[in-house]
Amino acid sequence: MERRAKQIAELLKVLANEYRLLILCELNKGPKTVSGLGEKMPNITQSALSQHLALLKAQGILDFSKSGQSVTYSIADHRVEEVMSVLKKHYCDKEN
Amino acid sequence: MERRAKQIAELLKVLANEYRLLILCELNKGPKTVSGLGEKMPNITQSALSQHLALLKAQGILDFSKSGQSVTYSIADHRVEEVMSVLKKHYCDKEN
DNA sequence: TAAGTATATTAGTAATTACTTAAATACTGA
DNA sequence: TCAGTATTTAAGTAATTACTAATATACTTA
Repeated sequence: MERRAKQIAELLKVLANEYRLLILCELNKGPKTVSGLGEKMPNITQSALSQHLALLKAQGILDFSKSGQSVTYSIADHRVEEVMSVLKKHYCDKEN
Repeated sequence: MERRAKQIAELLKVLANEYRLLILCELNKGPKTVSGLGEKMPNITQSALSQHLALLKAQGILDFSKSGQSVTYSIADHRVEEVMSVLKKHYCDKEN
């Protein structure tokens, strides 16, 4: 960990945002278009959502494909899924 | 996860720093005094280290005890240990 | 081709972070 | 009590983040 601390901190910075966590939660269930994601997150503007997606994509965490006018995002780096799963387990289950 | 996203993002923000990750790594091996931690992290000033410790303590992640002139820190919230362990597994092991 | 829809990008700004430097507090041993 | 050591706290600042508003791009359909 020692030598990787800086790199891992970078990853965690990307995860450390309410909306980016929600995006990953949704995409964990399966790929979704930008507007599909937007429907699940009514509190964020289209522009802000797009900026969060761009960041996750730039970090290699998400992949995307275009089809017609819509863009579908999916999780590319499956390691984050397991990180999410531990977070869920400890901070979301039942009486936490 | 959805309703907890904000809270989890707060936690991840605290973890998302190179030096705080190193502190947690060291304390994972066992409690250490501030100066003991400082020896393991020669690139940070004593003041900065103390501020990182204060943040981790404020979040309930660390506990501490005073004895004489020195302060010994230890991990209080064992959930973060498992988070660290997943990070280690995926981002530190072998050919990652 | 024009108008509408989906998404991305840009520029500007307020809030937050991480640091440095300096000083404060608390303990110890001569 | 004084000097030294360990640690914390406070103030100031530069860098980073997350947003809004506006505009741009790309596609579709009438």
